[in-house]
Amino acid sequence: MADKEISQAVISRLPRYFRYLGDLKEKGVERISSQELSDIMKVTASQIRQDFNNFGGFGQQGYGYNVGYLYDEISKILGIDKEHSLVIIGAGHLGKAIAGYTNFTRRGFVFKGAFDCDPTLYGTRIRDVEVRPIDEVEDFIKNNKIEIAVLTIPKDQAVPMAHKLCNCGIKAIWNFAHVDLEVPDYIVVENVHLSDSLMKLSYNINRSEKMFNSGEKN
Amino acid sequence: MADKEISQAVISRLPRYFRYLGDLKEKGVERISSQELSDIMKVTASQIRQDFNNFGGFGQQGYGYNVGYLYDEISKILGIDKEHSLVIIGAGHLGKAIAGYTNFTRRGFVFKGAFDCDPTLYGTRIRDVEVRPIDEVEDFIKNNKIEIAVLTIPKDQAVPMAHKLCNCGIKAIWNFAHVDLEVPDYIVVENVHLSDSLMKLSYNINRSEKMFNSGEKN
DNA sequence: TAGATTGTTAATCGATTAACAATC
DNA sequence: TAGATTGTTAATCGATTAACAATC
Repeated sequence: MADKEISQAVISRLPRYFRYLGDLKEKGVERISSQELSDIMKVTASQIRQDFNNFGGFGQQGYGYNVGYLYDEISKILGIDKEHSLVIIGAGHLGKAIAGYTNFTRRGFVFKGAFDCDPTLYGTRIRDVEVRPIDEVEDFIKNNKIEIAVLTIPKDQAVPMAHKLCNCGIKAIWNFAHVDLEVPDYIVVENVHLSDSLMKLSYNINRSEKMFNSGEKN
Repeated sequence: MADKEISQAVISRLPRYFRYLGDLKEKGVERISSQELSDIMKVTASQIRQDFNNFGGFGQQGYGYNVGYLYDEISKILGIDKEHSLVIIGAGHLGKAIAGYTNFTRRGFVFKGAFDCDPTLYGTRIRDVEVRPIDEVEDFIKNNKIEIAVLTIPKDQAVPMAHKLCNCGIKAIWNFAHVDLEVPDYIVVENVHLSDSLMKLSYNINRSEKMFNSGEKN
């Protein structure tokens, strides 16, 4: 019954919808039309309806969308209605920042292990989780059926580590190292390349300066 | 002489080109054709040529592209041939991680100030930079002509802070808070929404499982 | 010169927006 | 029922890919 493949452009927008719907829910809003949501989120109503319809109709003609229901449906689509176990590889500041981010826990991402290659960190704790030697990571993942590995190690260590991870049943790598990882098809890689983001910001500073100096071109 | 506006899709790809060209340069590679780069980067040669031609021809027929020259030109386009001063607002783990990231320094992003609302942090140091009370941030930015503010504070503090920042001559906000900021046109906002990234990863785990269980659909 | 490879135009593909019939 | 608003088809827009003439 071939679910048509949904484009990553659509998927990338779902977390933002989810965030706004969560806010609305908290404010006690029960129903919302695509037009109202369009006004708040600054995207077209058409796009909103198209996006939701990729997954079947969540709305009702003449009524709009039920906020709570839509919120729940999106959480199912994103798979955050279930728990996901994760380990953090690299217990530096970035690793600690992510481990400590309670919002992830709230969304069902359960922090189960931390690993580093610095012996002075062994046995120290990040939120009740003990930091272990990095060469224990494979066994730990196998034994604890870990789904997600968060890579917060330098790029030169990231490549061989990704390679190792492929053989212990991991489902996904959340990669913060500034390098593209090569892994088999069935392993998901989600990259967070902070330096890329910062360079884009830098470009847009230039662009903005040009625009607003030369008499507001656009 | 209206430089045509270049799409953000193109801009988003520049840092990746830049990274690969840097690697090639380090390896001592002097010239490369769009086809060779295509093989390494897994994007079409056609896209590579189109992307570069948005900025005028960097290559030469029959020869290809000079790696060093192309590298320099992209760094100019991205504006990372110049220094950019930045302050970090929120001296938690994430703020520290970013402050400590030496690669940014290498690219000309100079870390000049850190701010937090936790008094126990005042006077402590992050890479030679003293953590100051958060209400000094506006004066500091004005007096030191800071270009970029990195927001690593919780979402409820981020919105009023962004508002304050608009009035002290900041050029850009690198926003790590999980909220959309409203600022005037001329201020650049670059968002890093980590939770969005993690949700996308979660979706793709689901997707991948479906694909590889139901007989490799795609 | 001949071969290689760019710069650039044209063709295709996909994503976004507009429009409207279906329906609550 | 009449009004509102979705679901969905059609039109538009933009981005990617293919093709090839220009040129080193």
